Amino acid sequence: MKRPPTPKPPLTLAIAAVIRRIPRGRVSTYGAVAEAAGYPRCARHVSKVLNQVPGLPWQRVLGSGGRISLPGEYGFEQRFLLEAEGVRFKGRRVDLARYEHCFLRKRRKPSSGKR
DNA sequence: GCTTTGACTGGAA
DNA sequence: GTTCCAGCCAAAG
Repeated sequence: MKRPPTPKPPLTLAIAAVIRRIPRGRVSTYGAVAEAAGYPRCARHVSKVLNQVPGLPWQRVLGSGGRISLPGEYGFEQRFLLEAEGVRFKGRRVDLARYEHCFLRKRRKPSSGKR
Protein backbone atom coordinates (compact mmCIF):
# COMPACT_ATOMS: atom_id res chain seq x y z
CA MET A 1 0.00 0.00 0.00
CA LYS A 2 1.86 2.75 -1.21
CA ARG A 3 0.10 5.88 -0.72
CA PRO A 4 1.39 9.31 -1.27
CA PRO A 5 3.47 10.55 1.60
CA THR A 6 0.49 11.64 3.61
CA PRO A 7 -1.93 14.01 2.03
CA LYS A 8 -1.02 16.53 4.63
CA PRO A 9 2.51 16.87 5.84
CA PRO A 10 3.25 15.83 9.41
CA LEU A 11 3.96 19.36 10.39
CA THR A 12 0.45 20.34 9.48
CA LEU A 13 -1.10 17.39 11.24
CA ALA A 14 1.02 17.87 14.32
CA ILE A 15 0.10 21.50 14.63
CA ALA A 16 -3.55 20.79 13.94
CA ALA A 17 -3.57 18.11 16.62
CA VAL A 18 -2.04 20.47 19.13
CA ILE A 19 -4.56 23.19 18.44
CA ARG A 20 -7.41 20.75 18.84
CA ARG A 21 -6.17 20.02 22.31
CA ILE A 22 -6.78 23.56 23.43
CA PRO A 23 -9.87 23.43 25.63
CA ARG A 24 -12.58 26.02 25.63
CA GLY A 25 -11.86 29.12 27.60
CA ARG A 26 -8.16 28.73 27.00
CA VAL A 27 -5.80 30.14 24.40
CA SER A 28 -2.32 29.59 23.12
CA THR A 29 0.26 31.31 20.99
CA TYR A 30 1.72 30.48 17.61
CA GLY A 31 5.11 29.86 19.08
CA ALA A 32 3.74 27.64 21.83
CA VAL A 33 1.66 25.61 19.42
CA ALA A 34 4.55 25.16 17.04
CA GLU A 35 6.79 24.08 19.85
CA ALA A 36 4.24 21.68 21.27
CA ALA A 37 3.86 20.20 17.81
CA GLY A 38 7.57 19.61 17.61
CA TYR A 39 8.54 22.55 15.43
CA PRO A 40 9.80 25.26 17.74
CA ARG A 41 10.66 27.90 15.20
CA CYS A 42 7.74 27.42 12.88
CA ALA A 43 5.24 29.85 14.30
CA ARG A 44 4.51 31.02 10.79
CA HIS A 45 3.41 27.61 9.73
CA VAL A 46 0.78 27.59 12.40
CA SER A 47 -0.97 30.34 10.53
CA LYS A 48 -0.91 28.28 7.38
CA VAL A 49 -2.30 25.27 9.15
CA LEU A 50 -5.18 27.31 10.48
CA ASN A 51 -6.07 28.16 6.91
CA GLN A 52 -5.51 24.73 5.51
CA VAL A 53 -7.13 22.68 8.19
CA PRO A 54 -10.75 23.61 8.83
CA GLY A 55 -12.46 22.76 12.06
CA LEU A 56 -9.73 24.14 14.22
CA PRO A 57 -10.45 26.64 17.00
CA TRP A 58 -8.40 29.24 15.24
CA GLN A 59 -9.59 31.92 17.60
CA ARG A 60 -7.76 30.27 20.44
CA VAL A 61 -4.44 30.91 18.76
CA LEU A 62 -2.92 34.27 19.48
CA GLY A 63 0.31 35.99 18.72
CA SER A 64 3.13 36.55 21.15
CA GLY A 65 2.16 38.22 24.38
CA GLY A 66 -1.45 37.26 23.81
CA ARG A 67 -2.04 39.82 21.15
CA ILE A 68 -4.25 39.26 18.17
CA SER A 69 -2.25 39.01 14.99
CA LEU A 70 -5.22 38.61 12.81
CA PRO A 71 -5.72 41.75 10.76
CA GLY A 72 -9.03 43.04 9.56
CA GLU A 73 -12.48 42.20 10.76
CA TYR A 74 -11.46 38.75 11.76
CA GLY A 75 -9.38 40.19 14.54
CA PHE A 76 -12.48 41.58 16.15
CA GLU A 77 -14.32 38.36 15.64
CA GLN A 78 -11.55 36.45 17.29
CA ARG A 79 -11.78 38.66 20.29
CA PHE A 80 -15.52 38.33 20.34
CA LEU A 81 -15.41 34.56 20.24
CA LEU A 82 -12.83 34.35 22.98
CA GLU A 83 -14.81 36.60 25.25
CA ALA A 84 -17.78 34.35 24.62
CA GLU A 85 -15.68 31.51 26.00
CA GLY A 86 -14.86 33.45 29.11
CA VAL A 87 -11.48 34.82 28.13
CA ARG A 88 -10.96 38.34 29.33
CA PHE A 89 -8.96 40.85 27.42
CA LYS A 90 -6.61 43.42 28.78
CA GLY A 91 -6.83 46.14 26.23
CA ARG A 92 -5.68 44.55 23.03
CA ARG A 93 -4.20 41.53 24.70
CA VAL A 94 -5.21 38.43 26.55
CA ASP A 95 -3.92 37.67 29.98
CA LEU A 96 -1.78 34.72 29.07
CA ALA A 97 -0.82 34.21 32.67
CA ARG A 98 -4.40 33.08 33.20
CA TYR A 99 -5.54 31.66 29.89
CA GLU A 100 -2.53 30.23 28.16
CA HIS A 101 -3.04 26.50 27.83
CA CYS A 102 -0.30 24.22 29.04
CA PHE A 103 0.22 21.42 26.55
CA LEU A 104 0.85 18.09 28.13
CA ARG A 105 3.46 15.98 26.51
CA LYS A 106 2.39 13.18 24.40
CA ARG A 107 1.50 10.53 26.80
CA ARG A 108 1.80 7.04 25.57
CA LYS A 109 -0.85 4.84 27.02
CA PRO A 110 -0.65 5.15 30.77
CA SER A 111 -1.36 1.52 31.26
CA SER A 112 1.11 0.03 29.01
CA GLY A 113 4.17 0.16 30.98
CA LYS A 114 7.13 0.21 28.73
CA ARG A 115 7.50 3.79 28.82
C1' DG B 1 15.08 22.45 -7.44
C1' DC B 2 14.34 27.38 -6.93
C1' DT B 3 11.12 31.05 -5.56
C1' DT B 4 7.32 32.80 -3.03
C1' DT B 5 4.48 32.82 0.90
C1' DG B 6 2.86 33.35 5.58
C1' DA B 7 -2.89 35.02 11.13
C1' DC B 8 5.17 34.95 13.54
C1' DT B 9 8.89 36.89 16.77
C1' DG B 10 12.05 39.75 18.99
C1' DG B 11 14.75 43.63 18.92
C1' DA B 12 15.75 48.38 17.43
C1' DA B 13 14.23 53.13 16.21
C1' DG C 1 3.56 53.21 23.84
C1' DT C 2 3.95 51.96 18.47
C1' DT C 3 6.18 50.88 13.95
C1' DC C 4 9.66 48.74 11.02
C1' DC C 5 13.17 45.30 9.83
C1' DA C 6 15.45 41.08 9.47
C1' DG C 7 15.56 36.23 10.66
C1' DC C 8 13.43 31.45 10.41
C1' DC C 9 11.32 27.28 8.42
C1' DA C 10 8.57 24.26 5.83
C1' DA C 11 4.97 23.78 2.24
C1' DA C 12 3.15 24.89 -2.27
C1' DG C 13 3.66 26.49 -7.02
